[in-house]
Amino acid sequence: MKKTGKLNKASRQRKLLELLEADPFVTDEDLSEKFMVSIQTIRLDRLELGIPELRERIKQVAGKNYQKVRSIVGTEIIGELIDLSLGERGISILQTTPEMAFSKTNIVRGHHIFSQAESLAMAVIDADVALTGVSNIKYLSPVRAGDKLIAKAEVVRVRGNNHFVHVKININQDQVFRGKFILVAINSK
Amino acid sequence: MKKTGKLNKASRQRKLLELLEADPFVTDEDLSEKFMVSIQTIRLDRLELGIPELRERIKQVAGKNYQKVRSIVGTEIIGELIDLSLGERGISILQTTPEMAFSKTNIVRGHHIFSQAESLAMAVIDADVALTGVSNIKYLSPVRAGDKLIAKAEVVRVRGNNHFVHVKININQDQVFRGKFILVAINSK
DNA sequence: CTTGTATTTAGTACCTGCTACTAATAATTA
DNA sequence: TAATTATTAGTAGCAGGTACTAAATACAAG
Repeated sequence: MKKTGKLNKASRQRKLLELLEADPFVTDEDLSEKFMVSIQTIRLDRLELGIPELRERIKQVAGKNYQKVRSIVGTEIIGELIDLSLGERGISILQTTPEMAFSKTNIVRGHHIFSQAESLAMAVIDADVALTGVSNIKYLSPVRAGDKLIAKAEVVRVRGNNHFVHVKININQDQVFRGKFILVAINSK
Repeated sequence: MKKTGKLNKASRQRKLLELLEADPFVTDEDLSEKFMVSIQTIRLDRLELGIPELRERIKQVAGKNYQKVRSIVGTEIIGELIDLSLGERGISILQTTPEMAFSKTNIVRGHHIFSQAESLAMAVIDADVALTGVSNIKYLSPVRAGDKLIAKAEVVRVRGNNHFVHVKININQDQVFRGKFILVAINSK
């Protein structure tokens, strides 16, 4: 029984990382009480681990879904848009997490993969807003929580307001998904 | 030409609201420079408009994203399951909200509709875990934020581990979506 | 047991971005 | 011109820190 009581430095720092990962909204004071050490110790720990202060952490959480979402002209995209040639192609990365998966099998639910593909397809279309008309998709192999999904979208044809986009998603070199979307553009003018 | 120069109180406060709506990450100091008034004036304005301080604003943005991610990403079934005959059919209801929609057009993003359909399709399958193999879907008409989506799923054929499920989504009497899914069951035994 | 090193605690000065308050000054309106 | 409204100035205090110095404590090895 060595559950309670003070931890040594290494285990405290391990716990600290976990704790702040799970909940970044904790002050040094809270942490010092939780670990039964002084505030200064917590600050030394953060310094050694390279963890920023509370306000910085909150700003990061806020910025993640904001800065990127806003900067891409209001297009909410699932995953991180890392390359984009409007009207031609685009690439996004989605880091999957345990919350996206079935807890039993650790396999990522299909709609997350679909969402990444569809939102990327929309992002590459050179139009204010796009609606999905039709899509034809195939999941080639299961995705596990933690896998990093790399989606590549390519506009293959444009006919009036209809945009034909192909999206492929890979994990490393293995293709796990492919989808054909027909998107309908709506020009707000 | 009255573009530049100081604004009067009313217009300044209108601008202030807009500005902070678009970008909440601005300090009073930044604002005081932008409007060419003292910091105290900005603070009086915020007080009158009921706008919280920078740190509080950031915290709100952070909290929103946190909740959003947890609630959208973490749910087993998208929508509310109101009827289910395992292996045969099921019905779910999804109340759409403005967050699910493009802010410009108020039209609900397709992947939310897809998610409702897919998760319902999975729920009706009489198996521990199911994966989507293929799907073929069509959005028939746009869904607006606030619309209540009623999804009906029906298992049309079972061949080994492959389950063929059709899903239709209606708003009142109008069909807005149809999808054919081939789900692959995995029995964990 | 003592010496040396690692770890922890204490304390101070300073920082940002505020709140809450008082008081004075400038601009506008009646 | 007087009254009212809007703006500016300044002070004290707060949260949640950084950055630094110095002292106390713990633990290991000779």
